[in-house]
Amino acid sequence: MTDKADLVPDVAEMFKLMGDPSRLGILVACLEGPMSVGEIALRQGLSQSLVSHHLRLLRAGRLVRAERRGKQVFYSVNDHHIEGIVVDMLEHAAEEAGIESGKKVA
Amino acid sequence: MTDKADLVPDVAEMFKLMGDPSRLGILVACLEGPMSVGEIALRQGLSQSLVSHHLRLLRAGRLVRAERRGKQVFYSVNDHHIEGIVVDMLEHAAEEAGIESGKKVA
DNA sequence: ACAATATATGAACATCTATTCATATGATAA
DNA sequence: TTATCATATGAATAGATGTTCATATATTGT
Repeated sequence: MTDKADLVPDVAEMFKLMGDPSRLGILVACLEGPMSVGEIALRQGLSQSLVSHHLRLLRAGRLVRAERRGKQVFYSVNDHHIEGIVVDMLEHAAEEAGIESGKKVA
Repeated sequence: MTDKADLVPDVAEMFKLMGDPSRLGILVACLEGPMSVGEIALRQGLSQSLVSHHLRLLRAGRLVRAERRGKQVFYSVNDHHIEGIVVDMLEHAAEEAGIESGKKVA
């Protein structure tokens, strides 16, 4: 069994990848299923170049996977584990946003 | 119900906080229960100043909470949700490390 | 009061990183 | 082949960020 401390650098790198708003937006977009680079760029309001750069980093970190269909390349979240973590964090933020504005939580 | 996209900036900021190895190490240390600044610095092999700087950021991001006991200040992870996310990611990394080295996973 | 301990803070700096622009590569159609 | 569309890549740069050093603040003990 590996010690938690040994995993910290790797985990930090994954969190860092999710720690940029543009990149996280791209990742969240990929939650809905395979999406082309162009559509991601359009939906997120980012340049094609920037999206491609970010996708390269996300791919290198194994957070997304690429799949070619003709001219287009479709990206999707690589792992259910990652999906869960992103979704959990979104829920957490939703709760905090609710608390912040004084709403009640079930 | 709030849209996912609206939460992305806030979530990204939290992930960014966890995205630095020193800071994540501090956070993981705080998983074991309230720990003083000095002990964190000692265990993580970081300067007291650096730990304090990072704790300030973590506190600002509501990821940890501070509690004074005499001269010392003890920090602990602020939220069970956050705890779960960190633990999940550690497990994910542990699995990936296993796969990387060719081990079998139950 | 003073000394000692624990933590926090401010400034300075070197390094990293997100973004833009231009261009290259790959794939399909004619 | 050439032309067009979709994506990737390289260089350049402005701004962010982690770290160190020095110093300030807070708490306790004498």
